[in-house]
Amino acid sequence: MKIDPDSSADLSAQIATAIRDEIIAGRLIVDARLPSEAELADHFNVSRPTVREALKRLAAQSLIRTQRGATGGAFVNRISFPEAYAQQITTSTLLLSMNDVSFETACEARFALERSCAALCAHRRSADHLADMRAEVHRQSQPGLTDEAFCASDVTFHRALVDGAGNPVLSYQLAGAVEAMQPLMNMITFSARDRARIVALHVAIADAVEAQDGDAVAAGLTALEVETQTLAARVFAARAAQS
Amino acid sequence: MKIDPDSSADLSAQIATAIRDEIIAGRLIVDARLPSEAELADHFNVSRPTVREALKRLAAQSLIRTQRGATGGAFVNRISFPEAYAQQITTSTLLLSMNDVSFETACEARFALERSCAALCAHRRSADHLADMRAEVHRQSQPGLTDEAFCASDVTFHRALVDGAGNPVLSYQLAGAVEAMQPLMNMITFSARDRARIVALHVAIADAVEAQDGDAVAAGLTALEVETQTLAARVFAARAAQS
DNA sequence: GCTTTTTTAATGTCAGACAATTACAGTTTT
DNA sequence: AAAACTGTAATTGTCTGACATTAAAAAAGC
Repeated sequence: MKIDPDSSADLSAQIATAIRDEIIAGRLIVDARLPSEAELADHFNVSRPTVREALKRLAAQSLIRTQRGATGGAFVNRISFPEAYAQQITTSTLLLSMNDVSFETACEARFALERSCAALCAHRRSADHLADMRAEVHRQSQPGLTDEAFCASDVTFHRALVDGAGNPVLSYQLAGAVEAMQPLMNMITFSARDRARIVALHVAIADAVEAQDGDAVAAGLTALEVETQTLAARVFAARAAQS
Repeated sequence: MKIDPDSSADLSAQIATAIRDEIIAGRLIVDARLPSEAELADHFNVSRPTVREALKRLAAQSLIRTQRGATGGAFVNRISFPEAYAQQITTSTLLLSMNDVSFETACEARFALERSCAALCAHRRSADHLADMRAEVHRQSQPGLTDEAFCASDVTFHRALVDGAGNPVLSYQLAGAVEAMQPLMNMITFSARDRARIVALHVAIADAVEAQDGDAVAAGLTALEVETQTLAARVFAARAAQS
């Protein structure tokens, strides 16, 4: 590993970067044990708290895990899909909320990405995925549902569609796009008529998935995108007029 | 902010989670200053090093930035697109390399996602994006190019296509998918004939983008996917036969 | 009024210590 | 002999206290 001169950056950041590079380059493989904190401190010529701060940075990215005890230490972590999902969702959500990305832009990206699953999902969907979709559609038809619960169900419906493509990499990449839309969708109030239209489109999509008709799934998603964009534009225009 | 009982988890992890939740919930807005380390330590009833470890975790996710000096402290950071890109790429790359995701699966996801940009890119592409694509195609035709440089140029070509869609959210989501493929692609050796075929497909895609024909762009990407999968299958089969 | 110096508040780093945890080896008991 | 128990050593987790470094603001000097 490389050394750290007295540059302007934090020592802990430099050390974290050095170790991360070792992992990315494959010189530290999964489940390999890093030297103990004391040894790292000695190697980098820093104190143990500084090393610990560096290790915490890596732990925050799920790059390492630590274990106490005699044979404990810091180990290179195999990033699991659920961990990667969570990070992806956090980053995506904050990215959207902090950079005043327009609803229009986020919605366009989300549906464009989701359409990329249409053909695969239509082809591969299992009975389970289809059942999940139907269940969510049914939930969305319940009258007493809050807007928030409606949006949450919407997300679950779309996640089922994405997972139906049977490609974990695709599911991972889309997790952020689908979930990060939820806070934006929550800003919208849905009238009963709005909900009915959305549910009808969901039914059409589910039917197309069941019929394994990829083009129809894509068409259904496009129709849903248009509906969502129109609805959002109307809500935002009304809100702008009020103020 | 909530307190931390003596549960099994690390105190620094609990504190980091508590602060992150405040940020995600919007109770700590961008550029807001967190209490000083001493105040946080007092508030959570822990020592300053423990607080610092928590803050380093958040800094590793670009959620906060720190500044020294009299008016310094930790501030909620506006996650920029470049920062989000970098995190996304790191996570995606490690996720693929550590979970023995098959080339086939990764490739399928990558092209499916990229096709979602086809229509938008064809519609909106600027002269700059087109020029970037042409330049990369030209570079790929150079004879003396190493396989690694060829792959890097390939990535740049596809990034230009994605960016041509003019949707930053889409670019962000696809950064991981496109870049994470590079290590996998680097495992392949390209013969002159392989390169010629790929370049020809790139030319066809660039032509379609120039003609603003979204369907043709999608078709070109599909052809490229088939070509890539076939090529990879051949290389891996040959390698398996050797051993 | 402008420049320079001093103060001050904050993070960055260090040193040393103790607590908590866990695997392993050795010992005792059944 | 096998199983249960105990002690020991190694390692991370946490605390205390201190000093260094930085950068802005206040004070001093011209």
